[in-house]
Amino acid sequence: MAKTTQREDHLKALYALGEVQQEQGAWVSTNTMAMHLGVKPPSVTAMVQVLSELGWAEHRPYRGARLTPAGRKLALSLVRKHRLWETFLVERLGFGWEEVHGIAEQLEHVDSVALVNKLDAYLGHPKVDPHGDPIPNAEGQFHAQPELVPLGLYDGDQPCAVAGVKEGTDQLLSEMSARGLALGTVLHPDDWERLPAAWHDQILVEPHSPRNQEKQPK
Amino acid sequence: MAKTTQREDHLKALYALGEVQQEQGAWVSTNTMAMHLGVKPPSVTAMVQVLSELGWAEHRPYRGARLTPAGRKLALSLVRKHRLWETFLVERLGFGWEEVHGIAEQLEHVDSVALVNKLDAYLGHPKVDPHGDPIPNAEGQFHAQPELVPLGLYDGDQPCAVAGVKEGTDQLLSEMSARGLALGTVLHPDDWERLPAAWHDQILVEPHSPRNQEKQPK
DNA sequence: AAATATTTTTAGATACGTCTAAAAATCTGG
DNA sequence: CCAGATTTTTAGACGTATCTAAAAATATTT
Repeated sequence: MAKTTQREDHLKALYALGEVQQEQGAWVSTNTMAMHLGVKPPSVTAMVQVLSELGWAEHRPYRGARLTPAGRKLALSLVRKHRLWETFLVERLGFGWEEVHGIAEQLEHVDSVALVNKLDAYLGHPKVDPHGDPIPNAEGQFHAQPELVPLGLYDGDQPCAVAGVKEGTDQLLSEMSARGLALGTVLHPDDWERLPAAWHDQILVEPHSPRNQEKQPK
Repeated sequence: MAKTTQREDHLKALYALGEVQQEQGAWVSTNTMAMHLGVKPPSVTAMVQVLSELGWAEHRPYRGARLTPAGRKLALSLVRKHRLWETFLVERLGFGWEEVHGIAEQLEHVDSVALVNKLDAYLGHPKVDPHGDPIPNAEGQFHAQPELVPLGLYDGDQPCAVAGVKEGTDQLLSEMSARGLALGTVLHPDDWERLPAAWHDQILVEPHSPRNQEKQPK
């Protein structure tokens, strides 16, 4: 019994829903996972039981599932691969940042330690992907990162820079692109009032530091 | 019913065994395919029947199978992807040419027309991969190519350049690497007498033209 | 050309991953 | 705290891809 694409996808869902959003290693309901993965709940139950046999997750019937340390490590390696490939697709191949998710979804399942490490080096050991999400290193650790805050909660009177988006739907990303918004775009205090209100809690910004390249919204 | 990794692998085997070696579109025995793919004959029979339903192959029971035009087109797109990825792995990521086959085997199943075309452009529309095998273009056509001949059959008294190997086993490729032999290495008339006799019909050479970079064997 | 040997297919089993329908456990509201 | 609503699991089925064992077709040999 070993890695398969589906097992990896379930593992990633478990990570995304359990580790990132709330406190470390919360129990995640199989229903939530099913929704997230676009499958029916019984499929998730079955898969979670497999993950449990593999030592990658714990399953408490009717409670939910959560990653073991081994599972967490594997999930982080998938996140790492996903984000490195996204970086490659955008920075090297010239894809738009809204186009790359589905492709990276496939590439992340390619199994080769040498490949991911060489890719990392080739890209210059990037710390964040084109959506602004941090890229864990080979040991699964995230680089310390400036705090990102939704645009709506940013209260400074200084310019801020687009540093990511909360839920990267292709829809939103395309619309942002069309407005000239990309990672690193600098927003001045009166800029963000002209943006759709719905974006205010989707766009993540950080205080503008001089090293960010200045890209102006149209 | 659609593309799966296994269907694609069987399609590639059918192409490799039927189109390249001998005349176009010969019937290929299911046993031969089984050997080539490392599976048992009944599995191939079953898969060939699926490929037939998909319109990618014809199956004549107890005779063998061969590609349809649609199947051939798909097989060529796989060859194209495989060889482009190998080129990327060697030229950009710095892999040795003996290390890349297994990785490209995985990458070639990633499904995105935009990806393969951008990769092709990024690599400068290469005509051959790092093993010297020609890369078909997006329409499945091979670039006209100088004739490659096994070293043992090369009778010129002029230097020749390594342009490929016949059957790229990792074993052979590593040994060649260790001797300093790579694609483009120029061999002078007395060089090749010092090479193992077993290599004489494995290494493919072309007359040395000035544009080949000079790499000397140790 | 008949008997034997080889190749190939069919038949039936197994593993993986999904589904629907039904049962079981948990949660919620009076 | 019990009854109905909700969530989650179990049961049983299906599709894909593989296997082994046996049957069928083709090849070879005498």
